[in-house]
Amino acid sequence: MDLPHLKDDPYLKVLRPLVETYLAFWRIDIRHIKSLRLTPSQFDVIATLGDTEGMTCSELSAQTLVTKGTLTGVLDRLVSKGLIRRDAMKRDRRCTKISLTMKGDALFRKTFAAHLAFLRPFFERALSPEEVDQTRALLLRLRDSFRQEG
Amino acid sequence: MDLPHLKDDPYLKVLRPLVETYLAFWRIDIRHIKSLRLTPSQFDVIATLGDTEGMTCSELSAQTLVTKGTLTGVLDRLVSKGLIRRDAMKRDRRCTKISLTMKGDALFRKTFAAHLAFLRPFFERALSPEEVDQTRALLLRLRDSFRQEG
DNA sequence: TGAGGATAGTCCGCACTAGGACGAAGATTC
DNA sequence: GAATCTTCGTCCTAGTGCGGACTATCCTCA
Repeated sequence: MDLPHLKDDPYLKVLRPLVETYLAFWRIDIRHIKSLRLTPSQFDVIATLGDTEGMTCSELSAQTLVTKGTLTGVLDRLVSKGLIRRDAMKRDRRCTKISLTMKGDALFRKTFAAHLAFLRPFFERALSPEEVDQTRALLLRLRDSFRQEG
Repeated sequence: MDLPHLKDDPYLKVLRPLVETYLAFWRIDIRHIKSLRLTPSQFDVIATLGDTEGMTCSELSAQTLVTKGTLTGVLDRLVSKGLIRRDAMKRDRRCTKISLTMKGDALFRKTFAAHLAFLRPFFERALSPEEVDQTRALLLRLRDSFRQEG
């Protein structure tokens, strides 16, 4: 993606693998999510709301990578599927409390563990426990570098 | 994204760093692309067409992660910006040859090296050359695991 | 050569994306 | 208490994204 011909550069040659690995994961992940008749954003919202008392739109937006503008529409569709509800909050009438309905909670319980179990073997067969720690540490260093202002 | 609370699992705990690292990179990357007044898909197409004689829609689609359905619209906008051209092919009248215009080629030359130079320091300051090789190898193992059917 | 199958690119519907504009409603400051 | 600032959620636009339907064209094989 946007980054061809980097094989030669001693530093940039890690970029393609990063992008390709993420995308390979993504393709596996999305296939499983689709089988639940959800979109990735919808799954993200359900997973984030699971095991909570509910939260406001801004909290959801902060925790899910779905920006507030997009969230409105995503929530609309989840409401119409009967998976979440919007309730007014007493203390602050600007806010709306989003929470799972019974049906949404049932979906969460049924699918979340299954989703993790589905993903696990892909990691298990690729890396030893030590290599997992190693990979994790290296990725976090890279992540922090990208998070720090250039 | 879609994968909370994995800290405990010895294998899955590499997933969050992978997603977070990719997203941190993405945010940096997209900021630079936007300064060129292009979208990521548009940049992807320009970068892929650079230094080639042009290619068909399907070749472009295969090399850029932009699916054919989306590509039509992306190409329309690049044509209206004067950066690419569509020409009929003689041998196969179903195909269209997409190539950079003079203006598109000038943009490619001006910005592509700059884009790589912009990204380089983020890697350079995070990892030593040895660690780059290590990270690359680990990521590729993971990628291949995800690419192999489950 | 003529029928069936494969491929190329376009178009469609639905969903998502970022970011900005907006009105309503708290919070702050004097 | 009133002007101002900030925050909350919604709406808007332009651009993606996917997959399926569609037409035109080419290929294959009997």
